[in-house]
Amino acid sequence: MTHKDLADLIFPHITKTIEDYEKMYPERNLPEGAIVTRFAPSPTGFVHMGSLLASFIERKAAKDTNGVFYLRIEDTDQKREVENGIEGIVTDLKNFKIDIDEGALSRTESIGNYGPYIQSERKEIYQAFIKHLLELGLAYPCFCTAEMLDETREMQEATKARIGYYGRYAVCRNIKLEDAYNRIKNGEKYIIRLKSPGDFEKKVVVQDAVKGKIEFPENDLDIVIMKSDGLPTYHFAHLVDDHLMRTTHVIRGDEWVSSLPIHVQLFKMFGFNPPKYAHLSPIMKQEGDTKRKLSKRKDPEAAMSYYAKLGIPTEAVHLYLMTIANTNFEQWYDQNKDKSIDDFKFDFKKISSSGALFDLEKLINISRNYISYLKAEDVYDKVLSWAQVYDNELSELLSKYKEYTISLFGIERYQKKPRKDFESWSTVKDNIWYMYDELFTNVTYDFQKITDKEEIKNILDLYINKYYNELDEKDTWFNKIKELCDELGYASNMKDYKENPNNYKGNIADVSTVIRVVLTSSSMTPDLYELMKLLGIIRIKERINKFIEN
RNA sequence: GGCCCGUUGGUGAAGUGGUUCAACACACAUGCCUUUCACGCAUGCAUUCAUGGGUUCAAAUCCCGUACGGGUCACCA
Repeated sequence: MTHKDLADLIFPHITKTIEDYEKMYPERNLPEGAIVTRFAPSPTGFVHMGSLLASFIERKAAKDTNGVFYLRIEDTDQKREVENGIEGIVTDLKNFKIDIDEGALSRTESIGNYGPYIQSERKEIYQAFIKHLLELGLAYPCFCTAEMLDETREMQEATKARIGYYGRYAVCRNIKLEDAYNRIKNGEKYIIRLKSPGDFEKKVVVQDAVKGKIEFPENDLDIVIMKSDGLPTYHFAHLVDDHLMRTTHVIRGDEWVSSLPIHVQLFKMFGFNPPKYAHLSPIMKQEGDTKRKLSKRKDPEAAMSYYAKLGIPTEAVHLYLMTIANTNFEQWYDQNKDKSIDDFKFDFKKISSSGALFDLEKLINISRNYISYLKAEDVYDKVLSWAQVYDNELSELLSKYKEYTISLFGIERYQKKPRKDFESWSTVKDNIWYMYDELFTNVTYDFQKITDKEEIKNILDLYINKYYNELDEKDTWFNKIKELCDELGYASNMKDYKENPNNYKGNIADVSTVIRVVLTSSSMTPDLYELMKLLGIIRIKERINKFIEN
């Protein structure tokens, strides 16, 4: 009885060797310094913010170096998989314009020569690698039941021993070859464990691109490498896939840091070079006076659908995540507003090693700025597509009054520092509703300073009948308001008013507010002159009459 | 509990032994400008880098302890 006999019993159908796979997936022919990264999610639901951050970094690092970025679906835990999990991931990436060079496009389609890119379809490959280990006696079948494992763990806890399957607790490690052979032959259930050559007393040093040098005890746990369903565990799949797919940089959440001793051990056992690792700190959330990891389960803001609903542009989320990803990005962007993010040079050294606190306010600020620099047509398109999903009424109005709305969005937009009325698509309506007669019903007026209705009527009457002319240029238009003020005893010049407020009934700001409020019901609007031009004389008169008759 | 990581203002952070007044951005506050809002401009906002020790002529920057926070110890990834 040899190790090979056992390996053949367990994997009779596996005929390819690891050398065969080595040939099938040769080293990539890429320029010097090219980085190969991957986004490797489990299809267990939506892509959350932390994963999105990672995939932006992965995409960016590969692009900057003319490398490759690919998508690999890690579906080795079939219990957790959700319906349309893969499609969800693919569309999330698409929405954020994270293009993949290789990988899964759907359950059935993919691009690239290093596939399959869905782990459940790589079963034979993993098994070939496991068989190799078995043949060398570096892995063994384990027949321990969950109950037995629980017992030893309890015992370890009680005796304050280190927890895990190692040393004298690794009971199946010492089962005789023929016993194992016979038990399997008899149909007993088993899994495969690594026969760890590690020594807990010795140290391994790993260089992490984010965390720097980390020193651990060697791994001496006989970890599970193949589950009873024949699929590998994460650790083993990571080894096989990232080696065969020739990944140069593994960028992932820092919950993986503590598995590093296992991973480097695995690579070493096969004589492969491990990839470079970059472990990202989680995005945190403030809760009371403590911070905790932003949670997919508990925090709605972890999901991208949350921002989609708020109407925060995906580009703004991207920008925000980049400020977290590279600490010098924000300054660079501020100085290079005209450039694309592609021109920014990503640097692993500039990744913060402690977890950033998620700041919605900052995201909104970025969003507000981003929207302010968009063209009116783009704002229109984006608001429309948001409204088509979330606000029917708005969507209909936008479609009906396309040119009118675009002109509205253009007010005070094309200047060095544009207006910043819109923080997101969902707040657009609140800022423009009064420009549509359909919504301008049952309005309330708050005239602020001038409250006497007769006086207000007087101002409006005089303004519309004597002064306002649709054809006036802006200067003329404004001068006429000044004349109106002079005629009625309001200060047309703010300086004069401030020097002698008692000489006047009020000032030009108060009078302007009356006109503004009667037309829009709001005291906060973009440039009134532009607004009036858009409304047109008929509508202006209608609105004034509507107030007067009220 | 074991192992690993982190800790600079309300927030993101720059800064790794000696010129940085501890940049910059967001938020906040005040003032100016302005027909409103927004924009813009100006000013203010950590004498101090979690904390206690040590090394050094010199530390936010190096070392040790403490506290706090995070991660991980599955046939989950």
